[in-house]
Amino acid sequence: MKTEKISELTTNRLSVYLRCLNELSEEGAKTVSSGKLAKRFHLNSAQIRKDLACFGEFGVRGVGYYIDDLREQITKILGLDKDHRVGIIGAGRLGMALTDYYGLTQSNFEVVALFDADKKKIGSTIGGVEVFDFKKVKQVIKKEKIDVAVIAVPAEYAQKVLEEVSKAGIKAVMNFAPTPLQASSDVKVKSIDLTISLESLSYFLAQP
Amino acid sequence: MKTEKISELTTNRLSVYLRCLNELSEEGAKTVSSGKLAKRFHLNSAQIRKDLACFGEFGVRGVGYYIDDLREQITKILGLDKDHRVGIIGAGRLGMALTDYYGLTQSNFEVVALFDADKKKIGSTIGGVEVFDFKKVKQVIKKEKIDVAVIAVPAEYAQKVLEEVSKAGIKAVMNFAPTPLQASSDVKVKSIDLTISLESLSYFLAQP
DNA sequence: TAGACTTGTTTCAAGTGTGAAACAAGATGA
DNA sequence: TCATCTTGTTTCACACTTGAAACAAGTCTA
Repeated sequence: MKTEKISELTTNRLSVYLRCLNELSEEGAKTVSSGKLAKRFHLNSAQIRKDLACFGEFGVRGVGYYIDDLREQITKILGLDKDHRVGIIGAGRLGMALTDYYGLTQSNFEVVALFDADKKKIGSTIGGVEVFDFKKVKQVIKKEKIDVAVIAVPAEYAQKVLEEVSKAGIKAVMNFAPTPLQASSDVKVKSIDLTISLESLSYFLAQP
Repeated sequence: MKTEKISELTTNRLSVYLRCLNELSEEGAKTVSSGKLAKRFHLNSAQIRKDLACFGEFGVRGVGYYIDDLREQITKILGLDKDHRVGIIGAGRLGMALTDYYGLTQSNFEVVALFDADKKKIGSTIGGVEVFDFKKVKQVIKKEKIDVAVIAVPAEYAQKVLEEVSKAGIKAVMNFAPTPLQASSDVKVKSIDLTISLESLSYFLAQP
């Protein structure tokens, strides 16, 4: 097993491998080699072996990988065996949509609170999730044991929101506001910028 | 002006620059240098100049860039001066959320149709947008002049959907299904994988 | 036992992106 | 005029990722 630092690209691929293994498992397969996995899902066999070798020796020489065992290992590596409680900041259109979406997606993430500064929204419930006053974000995070924050506020408030939830002890943040955020090194911020993606399509369509 | 091929990373940065310029313009500034832009928004001045130089000579030596002029140029480069008509395939939770979200986001993208295979959904309207039978996707795309497709169906149907809309002449696709897609080279597919992003956060939280 | 597989590991070449440095040419202001 | 600024452009070093190749060690099958 290698002990170098693990690239985020590697863990992203682990997610992909896990999906592939789930598909194979549903088909009843018991083992799979890196070569077959690569061929079937358009991956690279050497990369698969390298990625997995970062975390341990999961395969058997001459055989390949036992699918159910490897699924379990990757699930554990990615922390998908532990539950997380999510708070979404911003009960606007996007925040509500995400609440709805995450709410029914079966995963280890559960949305347990919404936050907004708009008094008209505070106190209401959306998809069974209560909207709290953002001023109380710190105490609600503590009380509800929230460990993941989703930022769904306009760009100009996003940095401030990040700082507030960081103060409340949040270490993992998903940011949908179209702006880069500055976080301290112990807080992981994952940004999804729908605007940039759309504008990228727009650029492509504008090419002659 | 350079004539090399333009990296997608470059056009993504153009989107960022445009936002920065909008912010400066609102503050009443007339010109800005690459150095000041970089300092203010945590960018790299050399990169800014290189990126812009890919598309023309927009700056004035000794002065910098005229903000409104540059905004207009970037808007044109990214094709944000042309309108696009969007069809969303999959009227499930995510598709509905996206319809709602895009619907009120002021941009040059307008959602004009939803598609689904579920007879119970076909014919209804969501946020003022009608749900059509996916079997009629080709003719509706033609009739409504749709040029952008958004895939919001379960992973196992995504590839099939991509092939159908490609046959109908769509050249730009935004994919939210958690699976990689194989497209012909003249079709641009931009994938946003929320699952991988979440699992990446999960991995981070699982680290000791 | 012999041959066919496959993993885990190392090494290497190629491609890509980044950031710094340098500099001529043009613009501005004192 | 002269000093100062900034762009557009080139060059370079560095880092990262990918994909290929090679090989010893271990496993399976005939």
